[in-house]
Amino acid sequence: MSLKFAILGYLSTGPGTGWDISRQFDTGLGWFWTARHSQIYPELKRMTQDGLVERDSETVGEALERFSYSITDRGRALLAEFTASAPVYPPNRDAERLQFIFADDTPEALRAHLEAHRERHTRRRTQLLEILDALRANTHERINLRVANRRAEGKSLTLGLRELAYQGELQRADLEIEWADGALDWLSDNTSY
Amino acid sequence: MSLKFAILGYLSTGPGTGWDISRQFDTGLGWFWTARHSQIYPELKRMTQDGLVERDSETVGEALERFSYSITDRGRALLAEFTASAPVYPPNRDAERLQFIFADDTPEALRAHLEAHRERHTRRRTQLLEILDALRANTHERINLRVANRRAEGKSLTLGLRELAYQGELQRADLEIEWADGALDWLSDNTSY
DNA sequence: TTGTCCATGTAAACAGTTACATGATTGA
DNA sequence: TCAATCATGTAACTGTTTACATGGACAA
Repeated sequence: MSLKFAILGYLSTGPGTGWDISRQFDTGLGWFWTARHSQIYPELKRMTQDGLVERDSETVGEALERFSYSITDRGRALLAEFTASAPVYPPNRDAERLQFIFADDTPEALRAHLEAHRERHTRRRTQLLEILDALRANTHERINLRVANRRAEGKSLTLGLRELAYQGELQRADLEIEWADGALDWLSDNTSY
Repeated sequence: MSLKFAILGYLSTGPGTGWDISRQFDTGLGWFWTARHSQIYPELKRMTQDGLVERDSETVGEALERFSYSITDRGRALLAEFTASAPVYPPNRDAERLQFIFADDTPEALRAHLEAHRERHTRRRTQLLEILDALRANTHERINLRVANRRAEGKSLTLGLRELAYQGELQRADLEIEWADGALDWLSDNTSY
């Protein structure tokens, strides 16, 4: 359901191809939503049929046909409806925690498990710091485009929301690192492993 | 994929029915994994065929047939394989953040959005504190059963892992509340909304 | 000319949700 | 006897992943 809104959100900044959306899901936007190209192309087709986006084709080089999508007024309205609606929270599903709580029968694996947790979030942390730097230095192209399309008052809001969102991800990463450290300490103090 | 392991984990504490598993997903275990009964019953059937669990029936009252499942050695081995394996992280998908970053076109909704976020995690926080209390007071039945089935050295590990896991959830809730507070402050300082 | 990236699709399988369907037990 | 809870299933649909399939553009 939200894939549609991720795409609408992306296109609300400016037109783009299915490929662009796919790229974006691997980088900036990908912190909040992702999808494979195999899901994107059929979705864009459906959205075109529903009048949420418009597709026009351009030819690159000799023969490569490329389809660029732009958001329509209907799409913009639906996106506004989404952003203004009450958040809906997904069910709790955390396979990693499941591994953790049932690891009392395989305690040898616990330390490696927690170190993997720590490393993952340390990596995320580094990546997030880079994004935040780019955001503050105004070198994040797509966001600059979005900011440019807004009038003076809206500019700081666009940037502020992004910064808050990435900041939130950063805090989450920091928390996970601290949690893993605490758990590793506890392990050292309480088991022979 | 992980539903199987959530069920195996549950049954590794002691036998239970599909209904029991469903109940558990609404309470304790539900913080880490959930599923509807429509997914549980077919999964139990498959797991029985795969020899991971064993089913036997008992009759309650006059006519109600109830099926109790117990984990097999094969099931236990597969669970151990799971808990000892490296964690696999799901793709980032956070519809709420999507609402947030694209709300620069519907700023009137932002305050309500952040307050909903705050309330959700405040509610979660309260529930988690109750669970942690029960854990420390040893009134959490299912976990007591699990602890009881372990030898002296394992007992503190079982309890410790649970406590760390719920503690982690609590920290996550606290973080979200702080984040929302910070974002609300920022909003007050930086926009007319 | 070769490798990397750009670019667009489809099909089958798997995971999860919603809705449909039924009925017994227990306690107030 | 009524309501809440216990109890087990199936069917249709939606969302997501993996694999299959194809080919052009561009730079070294």
